[in-house]
Amino acid sequence: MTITQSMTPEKKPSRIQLRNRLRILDAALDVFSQHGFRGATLDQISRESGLSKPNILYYFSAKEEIHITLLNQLMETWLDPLIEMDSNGEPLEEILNYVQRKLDMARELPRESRLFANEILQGAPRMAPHLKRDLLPLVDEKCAVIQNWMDQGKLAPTNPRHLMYSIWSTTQHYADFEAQLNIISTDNTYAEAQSYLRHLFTNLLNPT
Amino acid sequence: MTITQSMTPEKKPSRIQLRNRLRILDAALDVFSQHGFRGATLDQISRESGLSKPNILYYFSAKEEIHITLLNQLMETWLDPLIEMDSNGEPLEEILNYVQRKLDMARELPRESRLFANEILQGAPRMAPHLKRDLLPLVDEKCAVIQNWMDQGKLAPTNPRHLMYSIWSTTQHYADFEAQLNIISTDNTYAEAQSYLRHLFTNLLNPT
DNA sequence: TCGTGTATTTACCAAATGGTAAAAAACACG
DNA sequence: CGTGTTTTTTACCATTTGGTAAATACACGA
Repeated sequence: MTITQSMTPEKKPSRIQLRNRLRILDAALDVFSQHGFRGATLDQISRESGLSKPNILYYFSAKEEIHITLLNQLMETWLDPLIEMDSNGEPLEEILNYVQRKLDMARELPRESRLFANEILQGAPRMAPHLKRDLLPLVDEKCAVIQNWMDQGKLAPTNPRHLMYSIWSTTQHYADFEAQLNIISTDNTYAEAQSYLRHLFTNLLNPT
Repeated sequence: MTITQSMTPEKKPSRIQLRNRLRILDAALDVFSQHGFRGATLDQISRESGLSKPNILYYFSAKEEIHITLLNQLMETWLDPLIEMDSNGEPLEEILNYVQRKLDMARELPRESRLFANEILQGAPRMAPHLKRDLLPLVDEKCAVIQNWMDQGKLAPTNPRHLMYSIWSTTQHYADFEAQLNIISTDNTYAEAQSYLRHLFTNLLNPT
């Protein structure tokens, strides 16, 4: 695609540009994931990134552009674990691995999980088109795969869509409601979560 | 406690006061549940309630007081379904009824569910003390009950705390992530959810 | 070392925000 | 009806907010 390059002759970003954009996005992820789009302020992002407000607007044309950039990045990360689910794999194992990957993401990327939760809570004003275009067909596809496995007796029959909802909710809960868990939890939460969820979904899906 | 009354000689609120406070709280629930505390504005609440901004501040001394009032009201509603769980009841049925009540709440009070989710997402700055004082001991108590049931062989053994987390997350998900479900869901979501969750937790907890 | 494009700061701005004071209007009630 | 109280409006205010323009400092290749 040399055409694209010649049509938009933007030079490759300098080292400084790359570093500062990363700083800004990192600080913005903190702020947006905690307060949502409207509750977040450029001043907060400015403080946390160490860059002055006009300097931030030198790298991103508006507050919303930072948010959109974060959401775009998020979409890829978000769909990845589901994409990896292999229709040729061993059914139960594939599902349990998916649960594991989602739980790992909750632990390793809690800010991203909360950014997503905030966006959906607000009615997905910026995310809805993405979800319709990317998530919906993916879910349709993978639910069909799961349905197939069930029809073949390789998994106990249940509603594939709601199975997916329950995987999403139980795993993301550990990131999104962390503040609550910190109050009422006593154990090594993620280690226990791992074996509990394994147990939960094995019981549901094991045939025989 | 006539002392209290004589010490704070506030008269009983008039009809107008009652009606307007309700209007404000209803509008505020809309706005806070969608945008969180910081993302919500008095002007929005003003528009939605039909009362002018200074008029709102005649009934509530500050934006934060409206929010706090909502959260206080919420706490009672929120704990109720768990309180109702009866240690003398039939174990599996008690749990399934709890799931049912939580799911009913998600369907009937989605704004309240999202208000709660927003507060926790933001780190529970206003709710944390309430949770520690009211939720924590209640959870401890009910988890002990469940543990007892398991020890007696009336329920299959599993981690009671994480069982509770999974009940919370799966049920609240239908309210909090409604925007997402509207995009990818096809069925009569709540009817399917009901039977799916029943199935999920029965499989997990049924002894034998 | 110099010049040129890149990066950052300084100094702003208009609009929105939470909130106040006081006057005006509506109301309750003897 | 009149009078004291409650409710609502009008007119503000200081601060914060997202954003801009222009001047300045910096990096870096020739």
